[in-house]
Amino acid sequence: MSINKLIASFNNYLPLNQQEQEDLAKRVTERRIKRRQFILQEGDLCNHYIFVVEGCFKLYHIDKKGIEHNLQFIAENDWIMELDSFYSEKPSRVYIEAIEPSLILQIKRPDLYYLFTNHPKFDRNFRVIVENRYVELENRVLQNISSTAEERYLSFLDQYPHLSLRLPNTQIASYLGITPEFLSKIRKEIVKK
Amino acid sequence: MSINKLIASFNNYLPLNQQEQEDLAKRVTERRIKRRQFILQEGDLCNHYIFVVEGCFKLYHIDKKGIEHNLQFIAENDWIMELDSFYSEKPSRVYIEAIEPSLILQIKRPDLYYLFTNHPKFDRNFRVIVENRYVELENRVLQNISSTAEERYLSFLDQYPHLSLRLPNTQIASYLGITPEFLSKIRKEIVKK
DNA sequence: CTTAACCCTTAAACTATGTTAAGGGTATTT
DNA sequence: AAATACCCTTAACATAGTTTAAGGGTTAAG
Repeated sequence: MSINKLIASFNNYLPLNQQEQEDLAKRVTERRIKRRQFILQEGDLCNHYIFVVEGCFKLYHIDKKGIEHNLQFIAENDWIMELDSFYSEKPSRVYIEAIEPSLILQIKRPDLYYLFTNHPKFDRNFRVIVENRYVELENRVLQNISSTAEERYLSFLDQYPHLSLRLPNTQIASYLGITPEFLSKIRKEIVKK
Repeated sequence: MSINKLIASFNNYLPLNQQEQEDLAKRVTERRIKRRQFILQEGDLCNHYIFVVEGCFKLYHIDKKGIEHNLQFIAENDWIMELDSFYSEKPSRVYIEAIEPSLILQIKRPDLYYLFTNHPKFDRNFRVIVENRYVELENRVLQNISSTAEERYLSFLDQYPHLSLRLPNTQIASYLGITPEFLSKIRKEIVKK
């Protein structure tokens, strides 16, 4: 069952006891999501913390010119949320969309607050989840800052070999911050070598 | 006294009770830092969470070409740390350097862990600190992704009016991800309008 | 089975930003 | 007070990445 996958994932941090597991299970809802279905749109409030049981999502922003920028891909065993919207309860500036048929578990804001208040271990565990997410984002910024598009592409292939097969190049280009045409040029260069 | 500034800053989150305040005060060390002094260098381990009482720091990365990239400026009432190094206990890839004479309070890793374990409220408060930091970083990424250098400069001036006066343009350019020469060109364009 | 939607590549012209080099101005340091 | 280090600007030239446009291939939808 999918809840077991969630409980297992907490073992990476502080494992949950019986009581905590039950309280968590009671507050989690399972949902099937179709390809291209949104679980958050710009302007909406992010009301859930979401755990991906299977499938894959992209989190992206659309700029004034209408160009999509992929900020993150989120696949199995990882968490999705838009923190700014979730905690400040203000409209999201990003979209979260399934790029494959997916299965998720979601926790509503008041339910998460219930868990925080009644089991401090969740404060701890969600602190660690956010810390990890922060480190990932910081690494991405460091990467972008100090590499060319080609280097970023190569290290994307290296770091996410599974994703690079599952995603079209347009999506990868958007993640790398370049146009698909330029990615094409880069790929040609790489083959030459 | 500077510890009061720290305690006051927790009132933005969950206020501390008497016992928590005392336990915190016992585990905090005050340090004066000179201009240009490092509190963290690449390759070192980040062993402290640091609260800035007064002054200002820059957190930056040096790339293969030897170019400095400012990731953050941190001023009064804010926290500095290199999360990846602090929690994973691996060498830092960034430098943290005072750009003004400063006064800080630092907490050692084991002391922070003591506070986490004995007062769950610290788990909560530091969860919120990291969440805020994450949101800031995400905003920066969104900005960088969808604006020109000129737009980024204008919104930097807007968002950090105090910093823009305290910092030389070379530092601002490094934060914006452009060369000082190009910033110069931008400033000229802006004056023209 | 056919059409439409999407995806990938190429190439030429273009633009934002970087590089190099030089001159003059202000702070720090000696 | 002189010397050094740092900072800001300008301008000519270089380059990484974008834009536009076009052709062909593949997948999804009617």
